[in-house]
Amino acid sequence: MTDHDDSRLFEQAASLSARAMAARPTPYLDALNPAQRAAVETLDGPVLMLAGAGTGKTRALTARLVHLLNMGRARPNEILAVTFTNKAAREMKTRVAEMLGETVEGLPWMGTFHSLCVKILRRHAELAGLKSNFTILDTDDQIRLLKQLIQAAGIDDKRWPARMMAGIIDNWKNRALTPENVPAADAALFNHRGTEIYEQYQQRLRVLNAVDFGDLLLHVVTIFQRHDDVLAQYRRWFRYILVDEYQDTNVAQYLWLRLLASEHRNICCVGDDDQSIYGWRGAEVGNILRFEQDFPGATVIRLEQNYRSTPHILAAASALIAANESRLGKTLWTDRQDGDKLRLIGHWDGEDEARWIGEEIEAMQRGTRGHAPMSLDDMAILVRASHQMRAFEDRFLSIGLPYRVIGGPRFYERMEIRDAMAYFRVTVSPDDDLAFERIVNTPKRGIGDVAQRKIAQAARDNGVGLLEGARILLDAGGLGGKAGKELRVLLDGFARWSAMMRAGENHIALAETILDESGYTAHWQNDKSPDAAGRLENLKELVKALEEFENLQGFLEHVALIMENESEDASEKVSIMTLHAAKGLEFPAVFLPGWEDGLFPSQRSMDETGLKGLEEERRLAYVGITRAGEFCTISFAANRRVYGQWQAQIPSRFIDELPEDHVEVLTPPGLYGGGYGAAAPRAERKVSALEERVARADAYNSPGWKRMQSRTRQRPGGAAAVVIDQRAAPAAEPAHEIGARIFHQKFGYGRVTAVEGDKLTVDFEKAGEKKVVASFVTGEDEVPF
DNA sequence: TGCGGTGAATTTTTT
DNA sequence: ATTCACCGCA
Repeated sequence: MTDHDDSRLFEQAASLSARAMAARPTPYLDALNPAQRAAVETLDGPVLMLAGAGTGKTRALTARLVHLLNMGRARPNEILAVTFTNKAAREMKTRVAEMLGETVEGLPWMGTFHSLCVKILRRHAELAGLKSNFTILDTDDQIRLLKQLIQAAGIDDKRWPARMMAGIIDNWKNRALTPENVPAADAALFNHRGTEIYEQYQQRLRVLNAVDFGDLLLHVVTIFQRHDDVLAQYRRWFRYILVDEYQDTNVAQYLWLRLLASEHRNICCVGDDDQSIYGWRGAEVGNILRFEQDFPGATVIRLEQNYRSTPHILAAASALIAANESRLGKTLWTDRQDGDKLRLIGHWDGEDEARWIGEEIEAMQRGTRGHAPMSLDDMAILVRASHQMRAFEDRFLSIGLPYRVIGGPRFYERMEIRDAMAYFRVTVSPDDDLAFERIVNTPKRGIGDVAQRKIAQAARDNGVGLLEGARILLDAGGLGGKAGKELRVLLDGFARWSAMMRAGENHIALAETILDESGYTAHWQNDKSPDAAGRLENLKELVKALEEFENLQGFLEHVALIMENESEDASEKVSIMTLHAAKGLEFPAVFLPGWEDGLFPSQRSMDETGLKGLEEERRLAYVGITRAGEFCTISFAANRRVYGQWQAQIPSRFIDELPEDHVEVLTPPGLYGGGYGAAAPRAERKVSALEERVARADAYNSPGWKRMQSRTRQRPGGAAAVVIDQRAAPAAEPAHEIGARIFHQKFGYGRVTAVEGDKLTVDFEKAGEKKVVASFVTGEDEVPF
């Protein structure tokens, strides 16, 4: 992963002045449009590149880097290019390397905020009270640590879970707040004891010689703020700074950049305020909105020519995002004339939606309605929440449609991988208490709560780590029986493995030995659960991943920052992913299911951050639509199972915001919950089924409905037929009698099997047998659509 | 100590 | 629905 020899680079950067080099030819400029070209050629001073979706941002960005070098403004190691993900960093490296060819010595500094901070922090660890070989904790370690502190503080960790505290601390760190800087307004958080715990947590980390992700930024910012000499050094080294996805920066990252750039002001930030979708984890759209005030005299360049999407798709996306108030404003345009409108379709429930999309994908693969056959690789389903994926996976598995899920649980976050790594960690650093705790009784070896408490006590009494404490405890005969015997075996194991490591044993063989001798491999071999085989497979992969590193230590250092989603398999597949995961990608055909109020926009988002949340949801919708090149299909369902309960759904308010001229409606409004103008009572959170039904009936008289009705009539024999449900076939019978076919807003159609007063027992076609109140059902002839 | 049953919680996700 | 954590029992 790291291809720089850090210390060499730093030294080089220090000793070199930016002497001008002979200008080189610039053929890459010819391929750029005027705006892109301006963004590439405005090399000095602050530049804000507002790059709309699909406007060739990456091309401009890499060209700019290459141009800086070619014009002799800087040597490669005087340029800093920051990205958010390792993937983005890797891609940029590849592309720049390609453009430069083999003529230039070295590449610019390219990496994520976090990976760059690790490098800086290792050089100046002592200024943060750490040793340079500090470990980086992942979320899991972090939470376990916090849990201990919370319990030690006598706080009920049920009412005040460690996960919540971790979130609060993360939030503070994102805002570059050290414990002493936490504002008074936040003092009440976590039962008025948040700052106290935060303080203790930081102390504990220092003792463990460890940092969490937030610390990487926070420590470096603090060092920069307190040590002018260090800051001055980095300002000299990073003479040109380039930041991708600037709209995603948080306060700490913003401060980091400002500190580095405020002197020479050669900073180019690239981003799109309309694609800021990470507010919930601390990103501040304000950073990009404020750029011109932060850097007076900044050149703002807008990339607005879109090379990806049809005019209809662009128009729909633009109209939607126009409903947001706080934005810088851009007008995407395209040369293209061709293309289909967006399609909008409603379904009965989530399963129907998945079925329809599956059929549609197969049809597009074959080539339909005058369109050429498409590859499954060119199609994607983008969902708001990952639980929506299941319906698609179930359906696609049953019809044998190949798919890949992007995102999902990361390799290094899996239980077995973390366990294995904990063994490695203890072998490499016997003081790693968190790792020791994790595996001391994994696999189960009879070292339970009691034994572990004794170990911890012994460690505390002697002021040593847990492993050493365990040894002292055993030598003193303080732990007998099975636990004592097993612990001895484990300690001997670690002693042996550490010795092997020091003796220079090949680290791959060593890793295998550790996993075997510790009984960890056997643990999964004996496990009969269906995913045991997969876990063993993952362990094998882990060992294989070691090949790329020289030793265990090097491996562990890097893994903390990497999240690879490997094993790309070449065969054609439809992609399924969340909208968040889709940012930066594009597909000729995109399906956007689940556009229902509460799901998308997410109820929680709106509850927690109000209008701000709603605007972020809208940006998410914008990101979704703009992923599409040729075809974009939005859909919603009238009923959806939410946490096992059937719920009637209302079409998303975003659907109303789509410009009708650019949308082809496949479902007549009213059907399955309505299309445009289904003027349902959205303001209220809880609406009774009856009220909803009435409101929906009212929608028949709304202007939106009439408008839609006339539009639908213009398309005789259209695809509307596709979704008209057989179950709607009339069979009028009186409701509320045994045998009557009825309709219930949440559960759908069913037959009454018993009547007790005003309570009916109904055998629903979809939801099975339920007891319902009679006033909530109607005979199906009365169904309002 | 470890298993199995019951109850509560449940976005989005990178580093 | 499904997962996960915790409690009570063997």
